[in-house]
Amino acid sequence: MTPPNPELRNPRSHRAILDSTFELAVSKGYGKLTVEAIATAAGVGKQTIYRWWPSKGAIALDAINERMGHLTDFPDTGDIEADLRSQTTALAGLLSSDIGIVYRGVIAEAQSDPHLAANVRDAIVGPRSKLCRDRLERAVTAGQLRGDIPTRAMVQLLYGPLYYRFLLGTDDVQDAPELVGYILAGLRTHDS
Amino acid sequence: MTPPNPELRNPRSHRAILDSTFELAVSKGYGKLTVEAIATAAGVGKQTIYRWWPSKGAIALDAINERMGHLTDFPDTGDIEADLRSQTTALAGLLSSDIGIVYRGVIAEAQSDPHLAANVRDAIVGPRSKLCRDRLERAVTAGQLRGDIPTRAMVQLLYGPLYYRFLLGTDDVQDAPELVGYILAGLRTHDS
Amino acid sequence: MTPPNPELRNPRSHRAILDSTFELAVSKGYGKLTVEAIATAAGVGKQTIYRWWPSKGAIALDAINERMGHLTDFPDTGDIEADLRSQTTALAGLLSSDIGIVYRGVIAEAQSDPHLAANVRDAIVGPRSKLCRDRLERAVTAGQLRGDIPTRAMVQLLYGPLYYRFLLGTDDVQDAPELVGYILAGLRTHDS
Amino acid sequence: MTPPNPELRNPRSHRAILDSTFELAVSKGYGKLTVEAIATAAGVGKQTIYRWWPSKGAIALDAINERMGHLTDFPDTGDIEADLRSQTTALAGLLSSDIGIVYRGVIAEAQSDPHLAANVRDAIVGPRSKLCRDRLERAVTAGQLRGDIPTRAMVQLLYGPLYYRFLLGTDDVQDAPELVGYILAGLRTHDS
DNA sequence: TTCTAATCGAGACGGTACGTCAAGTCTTGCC
DNA sequence: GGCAAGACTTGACGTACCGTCTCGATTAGAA
Repeated sequence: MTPPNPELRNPRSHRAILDSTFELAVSKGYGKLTVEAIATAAGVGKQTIYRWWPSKGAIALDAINERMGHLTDFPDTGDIEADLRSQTTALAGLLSSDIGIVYRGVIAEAQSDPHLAANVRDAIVGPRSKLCRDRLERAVTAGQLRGDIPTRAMVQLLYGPLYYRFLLGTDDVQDAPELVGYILAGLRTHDS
Repeated sequence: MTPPNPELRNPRSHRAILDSTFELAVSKGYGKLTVEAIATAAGVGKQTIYRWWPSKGAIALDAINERMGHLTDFPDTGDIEADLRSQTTALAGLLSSDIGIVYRGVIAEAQSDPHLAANVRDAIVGPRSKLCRDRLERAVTAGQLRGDIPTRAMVQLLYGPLYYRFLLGTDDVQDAPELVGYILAGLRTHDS
Repeated sequence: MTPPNPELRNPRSHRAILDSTFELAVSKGYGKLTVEAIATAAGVGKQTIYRWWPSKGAIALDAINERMGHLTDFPDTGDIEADLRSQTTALAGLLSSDIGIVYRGVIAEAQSDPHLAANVRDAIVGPRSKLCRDRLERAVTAGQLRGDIPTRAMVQLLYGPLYYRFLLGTDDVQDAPELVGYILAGLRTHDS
Repeated sequence: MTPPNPELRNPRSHRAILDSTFELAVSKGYGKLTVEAIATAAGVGKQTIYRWWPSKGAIALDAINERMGHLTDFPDTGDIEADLRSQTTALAGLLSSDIGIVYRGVIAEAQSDPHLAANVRDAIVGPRSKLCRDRLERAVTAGQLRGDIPTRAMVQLLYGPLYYRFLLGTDDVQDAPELVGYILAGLRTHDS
């Protein structure tokens, strides 16, 4: 009936659930992750999980989100290519780590769970995308990048190939930063 | 013990299974697709399904593969941008159709099923990728595109943003062809 | 640890619990009665219930006990058959009423709860049995009934068929008083 | 949808379920009997239980029914009192045995499950009642018992006190046969 | 033409996990 | 300290599917 009161939430259980979820997803594989196993591993009742999350994907999303780290500003050394390259390298490293294993599962589950998909966009993709666009915006203002391409599109040109490799497994994600140069070639102003 | 003999296979059952799978995946959603429901809908015993496919993802893969149509050659009008744009438009249309609904589910399942992932690459992604690379190769030879970028990478630059939109749902896939021009800008030779 | 102090008990909560229990048991059926529902309906915390009663059967027992009415003396008109018949009719009416619905549930629960069973005997069956035996005793003294049969047994001969119908549902409990005459035939002295 | 086909039933599982149910009910107590425990003990899936029985009460009923033994004819030595006494003794023994423990639980559950109650009457109470009435009928015909009392009522006079002791626990069921004489006193013809 | 062998529809089976319900305990803050 | 409120662990519920396993009943060459 009434939604639970977040202030009365037990922080220990909360922590244990997120931690157990992450560890189990990594060790057993996301596909074999079950709410029951999470509850057992966290020493928690299943109801406590269902009280706060609608699906295991939602838990996993929370678990990886807090592990993806602080959204400090994008690096801004003035050199847009170097900045994008270092950022892309960081993201590629993330996707290749344990976090990537779980993230992959979350994205998979989101394919048939529109609500989860929206949460992924809001919590993970959106904010990081925003930071990237901000940096790109500055490069446009500085006359380094073309002003006639929406930064929204630029972000997709940059990250698209990364996710392509990540989700289709055609190539090693870690090598994706190599592609940055090719993309930038099309985004630069002629005199930069 | 012994693998089944394909010659003794009942073609009617085969057809019914693929058709029912596709229809159910579209109507109920891939996530709610079950082998049991396929068997019932196809008027087929469950064993008959398990005799020929290892998982529902494998069935769905077969079902969409035959619906994706003939792999004729890439269009080659001599105008590389027009060719890529028309090809990308075709792919975007595909991903936005019923086939896309099922394909999305197959990719999701492939995230935790390496065997299925390999099949997706071999049956769907690879062949289409190959055709694209062939066309790109010709454009390179014709001096329209830079020769110092592997066509393998070019394909990812082109299709990456498409799959990004398809799987993350940030933007309408149908609008993806707009991005082709931006990518090509970086791939062209200076004098083209 | 320490048992609660009955003097500090909130009479309003006490009343609300007993009333809600009875009403819920009647309306939803004893089998679907839950402590949680009682607490909610009574506007009371669950702990308040558990502080004063060990099980829902115990609450229900209290609830029906106070509704079964004052244990005034058995009627004693001098006509033992008429007295037993009127008494039996009263009991049959009780068992056929809402009270019977709850009583049935309490007896059921008592089958696997010896403590509750003892309470049922002490609070409900015993006292009424005692009154009946007192009346029978007077009839024995008056020479109307045989003196060689324990009144304890007589009570069971009289009430047994009633409970038989009540708990096994073979016949309408309301018709049970008809049986009194048959039983008495065997209990009378020859010259009565 | 469609009810399962009894011919395809696995007899080994059937047996194991009934046996495990009986043993668990006796060892743990009927109140602590769970479908899950039965399934585990019988080495059977829960679904297999739910496929064939609607509730644990129904399983337990089957289990005790087959253990209550052959419904051979009532003894008929010509001496109605001896016959009833021996029969009552047998029933009292039954109720005092392990079977009684389970039967008690079934009757309890039947109090809030009309369908089960009907099954108890049909499978247990009814047939035994019928045999008793047949014997009583013969005694009536032989002029030993009064013809103006329905045998249906006689049965309740005889068994009522037994069930009263059994379900209310006021006295030892084993001593119930003592009561037969008192009841018969009222049922006999004057010249018998 | 009968025999033999494999596939087929059907569906029961032992399991695993689901998401829900309620039990009884514990904690917090008000009266 | 009792109380209302409600989150907690525990454990069972009844359901849905999984993938395996009999069953007869076709069906198809091989004898």
